[in-house]
Amino acid sequence: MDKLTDRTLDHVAYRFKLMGEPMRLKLLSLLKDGEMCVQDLVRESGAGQANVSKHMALLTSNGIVGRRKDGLHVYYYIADRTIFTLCDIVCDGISNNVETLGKAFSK
Amino acid sequence: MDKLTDRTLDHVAYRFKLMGEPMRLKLLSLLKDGEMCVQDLVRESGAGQANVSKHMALLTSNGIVGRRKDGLHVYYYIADRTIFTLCDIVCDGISNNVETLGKAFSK
DNA sequence: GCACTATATAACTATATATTCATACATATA
DNA sequence: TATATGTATGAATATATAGTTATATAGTGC
Repeated sequence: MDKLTDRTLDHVAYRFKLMGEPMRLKLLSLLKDGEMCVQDLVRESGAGQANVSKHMALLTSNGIVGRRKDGLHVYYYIADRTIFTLCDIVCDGISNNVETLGKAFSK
Repeated sequence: MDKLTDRTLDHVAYRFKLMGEPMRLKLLSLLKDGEMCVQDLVRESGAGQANVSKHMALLTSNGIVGRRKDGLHVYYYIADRTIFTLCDIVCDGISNNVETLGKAFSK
């Protein structure tokens, strides 16, 4: 991350923004183990059908997921698995934070 | 990222959201090589003073940056450098995307 | 004390967007 | 063709928040 232009910063920020909505992150995590169709995602996520469709459209247009049509169903799948690397790093960070806080409290 | 609870997803999403604003990302990148005080950040970022203060307050309360007072000045510094790892991963992804697009167009 | 500087904050505005509802579109089947 | 199902989309609403302005707070030096 050296000498980033504002334009690049915008791109990076936008990618983070895409990951920064709990429902989108939930949908992505549901797809981690394999593709799912919209109604599956609706059932598992608790979101409305229209909402799921919109989130998936956004994720698709940004190359994070891919889509495959099969008859009436549309199956979505993770197209960019680096998102899970990002999540892992953040999760580790949060765990460390919790540990640090724990130690602070037990002083 | 296995069996994440909604609560954990919320935390992770919130962290991404914090990184998902271009101005915040710019402020963080300015701090990469060392601490800076608010007026330095104002000058280098082009943001207003109040806006910088608010962004830094948010980043501080979430453990991403730390602050040190010295007289009238408040110096901010990166407290969690994993954010740069995240940025690097996203940047690489974007570069790959650009390359992929380039190849697609040159077909 | 007063004036000056640096930072923080409160109130406000403007904007972006997540969600929902209704409906359109696409596809399968009788 | 008619009907039902799965998905996408437009319109409308509600909410969150980035940015600004004005002001408050805190520290410095006279």
